Amino acid sequence: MLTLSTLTANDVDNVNIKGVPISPVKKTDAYHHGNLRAALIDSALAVIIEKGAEAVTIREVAARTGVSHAAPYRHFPDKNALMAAVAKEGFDLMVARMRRRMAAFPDDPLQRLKFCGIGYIEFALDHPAHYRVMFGPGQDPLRASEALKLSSAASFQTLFDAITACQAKGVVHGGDPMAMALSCWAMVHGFSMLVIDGLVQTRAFHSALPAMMDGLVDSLYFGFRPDREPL
Amino acid sequence: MLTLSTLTANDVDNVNIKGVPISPVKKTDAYHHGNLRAALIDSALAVIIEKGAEAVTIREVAARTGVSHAAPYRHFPDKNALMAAVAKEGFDLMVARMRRRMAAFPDDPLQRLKFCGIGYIEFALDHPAHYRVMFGPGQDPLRASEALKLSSAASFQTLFDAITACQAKGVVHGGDPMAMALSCWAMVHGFSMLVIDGLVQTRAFHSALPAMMDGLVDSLYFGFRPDREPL
DNA sequence: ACCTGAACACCGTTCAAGT
DNA sequence: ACCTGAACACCGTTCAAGT
Repeated sequence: MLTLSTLTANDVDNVNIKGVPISPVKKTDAYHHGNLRAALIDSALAVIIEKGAEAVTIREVAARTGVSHAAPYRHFPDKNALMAAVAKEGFDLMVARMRRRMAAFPDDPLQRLKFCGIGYIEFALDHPAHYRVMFGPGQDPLRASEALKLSSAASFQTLFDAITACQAKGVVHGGDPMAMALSCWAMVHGFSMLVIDGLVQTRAFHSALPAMMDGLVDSLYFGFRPDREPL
Repeated sequence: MLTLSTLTANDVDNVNIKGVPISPVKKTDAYHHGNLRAALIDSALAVIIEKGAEAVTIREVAARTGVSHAAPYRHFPDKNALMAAVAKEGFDLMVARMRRRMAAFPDDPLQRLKFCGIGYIEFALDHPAHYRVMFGPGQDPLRASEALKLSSAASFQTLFDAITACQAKGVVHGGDPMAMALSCWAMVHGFSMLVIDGLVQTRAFHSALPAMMDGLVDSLYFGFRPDREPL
């Protein structure tokens, strides 16, 4: 599985100004050459998928990566910093997913808003390990790293811009866009958490999911008032 | 602080068929007479409030309650069972809060639905310790105790009944009530989690909360479509 | 019946020591 | 520079032993 963590920071450290690698990585001894950080993030994700986010231990992550349990402390000040790195990667992947879904409707702001939400939920359900770390306990947004703050702010900005674009075209009402963004976020976040935590179950669950997501997003557009009409 | 846990199971064990206490509890030695279970739940809540749900340890809960770290295992098979007892108490308190808010509008089903949601959010924000345990990691709804399943089902039923009552009076549209209940639940759950986790912040936060809750619930009634009109 | 104290197999984190 | 191994202060859980 290729994730963002395979492509970030440490690879850049091995490239000089002219783009020529300084010390080519031997695959048999790769962790001594700078990609241990990325490997630790991938191992953490593997543990989360197998046993849940709260079961992650530095010692097991280190063992899976083939280093001693003290080695991760060369790359992360503590366990929380490792989890924050997972969360940052998650926000970047989520924004990419939302933008990809929105790109299918370059000229229809209402569809772009809808698929901003669809993309959000799809990411959460496709990457529950990332999502749990992004919004689970142990993430204190007040003292998060700047990198994490930037990535999470970008995801909110994507939603906010989709709403104001709709207002500019008059396809949604002219209320406070911040309040509307909060309603959208609460809806997709709540739904994602309920599904991930197993509180929403139906028979033929996976085949029913697209219709559930559609109904959810539409209910926010049409509302519950009785004069509802189809598009 | 008086909580439900002070009133349940073990007190009943000390009362015989005719309602006469068999062994009056000495206050100086109370834990040897049946209320250790309730005391442990209250201690767990205190730890959650002080240090967060993931910081709860059996050893600290036991120490706060004045017993050895092995004593809790007389009343709970493991740590998870203690947390499940906290969650069950939470669902009971939440249903009580929702019903109390709804009772102010005995003849207005739309207001009852609205204040079902308001009561839900109020409970979550007033009892974040309970709420985190109810919906946090480590609660596997598939293998929860029957008591916990009953209490959580009762809270969902309260919402579902509020919706069908509105449909019977024609004050909301006639869509699938289960899908509508899911939209409501996702909205209030997502909002509660975002506020509890500190992802929603404004200056003058507490004074702004009632308006935010109102806007959130109203947005689900009116929807985002541009022909919105005030009530 | 209910609780204690020691024990076991784990944690996160630190740090002197190796290469 | 980067990693190791031992050490420390913690966990959850078990169990023989006490009252």
